[in-house]
Amino acid sequence: MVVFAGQGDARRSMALLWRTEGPGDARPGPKPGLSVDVIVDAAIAVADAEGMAALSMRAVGERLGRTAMALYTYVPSKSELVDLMYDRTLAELPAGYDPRAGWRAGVTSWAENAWAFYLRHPWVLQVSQVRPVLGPNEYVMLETVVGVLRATGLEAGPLRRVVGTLFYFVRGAAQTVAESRQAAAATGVSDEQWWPARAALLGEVAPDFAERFPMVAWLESGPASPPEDESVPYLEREARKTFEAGLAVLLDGIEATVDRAGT
Amino acid sequence: MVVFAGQGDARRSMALLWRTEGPGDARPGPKPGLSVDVIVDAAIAVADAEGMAALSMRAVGERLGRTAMALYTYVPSKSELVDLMYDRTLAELPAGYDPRAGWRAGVTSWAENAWAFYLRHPWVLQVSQVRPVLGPNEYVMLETVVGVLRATGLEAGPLRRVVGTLFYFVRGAAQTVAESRQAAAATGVSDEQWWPARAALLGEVAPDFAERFPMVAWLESGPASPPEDESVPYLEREARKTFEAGLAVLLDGIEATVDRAGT
DNA sequence: ATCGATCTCTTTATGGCATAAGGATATCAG
DNA sequence: CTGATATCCTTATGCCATAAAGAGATCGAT
Repeated sequence: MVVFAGQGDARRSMALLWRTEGPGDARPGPKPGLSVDVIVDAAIAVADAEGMAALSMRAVGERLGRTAMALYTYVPSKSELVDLMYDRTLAELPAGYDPRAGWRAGVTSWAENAWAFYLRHPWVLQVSQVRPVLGPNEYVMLETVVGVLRATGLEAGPLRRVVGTLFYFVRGAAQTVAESRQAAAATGVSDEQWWPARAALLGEVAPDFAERFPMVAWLESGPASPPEDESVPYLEREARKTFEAGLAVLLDGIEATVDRAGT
Repeated sequence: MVVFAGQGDARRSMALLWRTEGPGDARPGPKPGLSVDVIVDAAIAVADAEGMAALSMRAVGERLGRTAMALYTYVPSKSELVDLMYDRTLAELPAGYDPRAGWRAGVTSWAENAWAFYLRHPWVLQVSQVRPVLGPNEYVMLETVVGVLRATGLEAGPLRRVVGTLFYFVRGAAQTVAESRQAAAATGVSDEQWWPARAALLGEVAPDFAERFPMVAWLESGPASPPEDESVPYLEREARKTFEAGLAVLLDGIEATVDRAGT
């Protein structure tokens, strides 16, 4: 499920995000028992605990002792609620990186922080990036990356593309781990159990596997990374290694681009 | 919506994928009016035309003049149907690349083909990559990439990570365009209409934008790539540029990794 | 020729979802 | 106290996957 942002009334949505709210004067009607803030908090709690698929208006309402429909007084629709969740959560990301450490160190720290962030809130990976939410914290995040990468001396156009590439990579890498955990939680079958079972079936169904796919067989023959921490499941260890190695590849590539541009 | 694969009976699922099917002898009961193949084809047609969100058992059945429940005679569940769609579609990807052209050219062609493939079948990007389907064509695809990259001389472990990184990147880049088109189709608002409208709202709600986010302001000041083809919308042009530039960065990075390993 | 087994396909729930519509009630300004 | 307005609820609509059960077709065995 890819969740799209900003389907509803754009003006109302932006006002909620940027908190340019109306008067708040005393007005007729019962006192509000809830607020946008507590609803967004409850929704984030639901999504963190049970994933985006379990985020329903009913589930959020239940957590607040209300029905699903009560939320519509505060929030125009689920789409806007997701926007608000997204921008609120983004505020967690650290914003300042020491420019004296150089852009390589800066990008590395930023990527590590983003990785950890996405794994803390895996549902964020399911919020679509096109037609962005355009909330304040999304811009803070962008401001931060660009601030770090500005030191490369790249022009605005090329830098935009480097930033995009970094996002593709970090999101993809984090998504692997997030989906692995989600699959394990949803099915009750860990990767450690799932893979050998499937490998056995594969052997039954394609006994000539090694001859048909020699490259794949060779690729999988390579030693798995040794478990530094036994408690981390196999797939997560591999994904973490891929994240580290891929980031190094990207940084080398950016350096090559910078060198070329500098000449 | 991320769709997970292989939730059902694993043995049945693998048998369907690898076509190690039962007898087919004359058996009692009415002649089957459908087949797994025509169901998978119809499902792919639905997903191609209207996206993963519109892929319902009812929609597929309707296309075949049946009810949703009729499909369950052939396919254990929607999850297995998606597995079959995925592996069938993957067969479209070209498999052979000229080794004499070198791995850089090979990877570039492969990435171009994958990019075009994902844009032809954007719903494929919503099939989860962990707990893979393990169908034959998925392995053909992997065999192909590894065949191209083997020429780098990298060991199996590091090569696995390079392959993973490439996939993250290509999928992410393609997803941007896919989601952009999906958003435009779903809302009836093109990016060309959406962005200026939102930018105006942003100006209302955050009049001090340029001071608050100087880096972002600078980043967006850079010239957009000139439209080589007027018919391609702005965001797609940018995404395409990001794909090309990011791929170049990745290739440079891989080259640096190879050089280091060779020493 | 007929019977029982088996298979295809349908109809009808069940329990989920977002949200439109309408109504009960609380709280304000006047 | 009245009328306006706001909160929150119940109910209904139309989606979704799929469980359950039954109608009818078609076979092998008799």
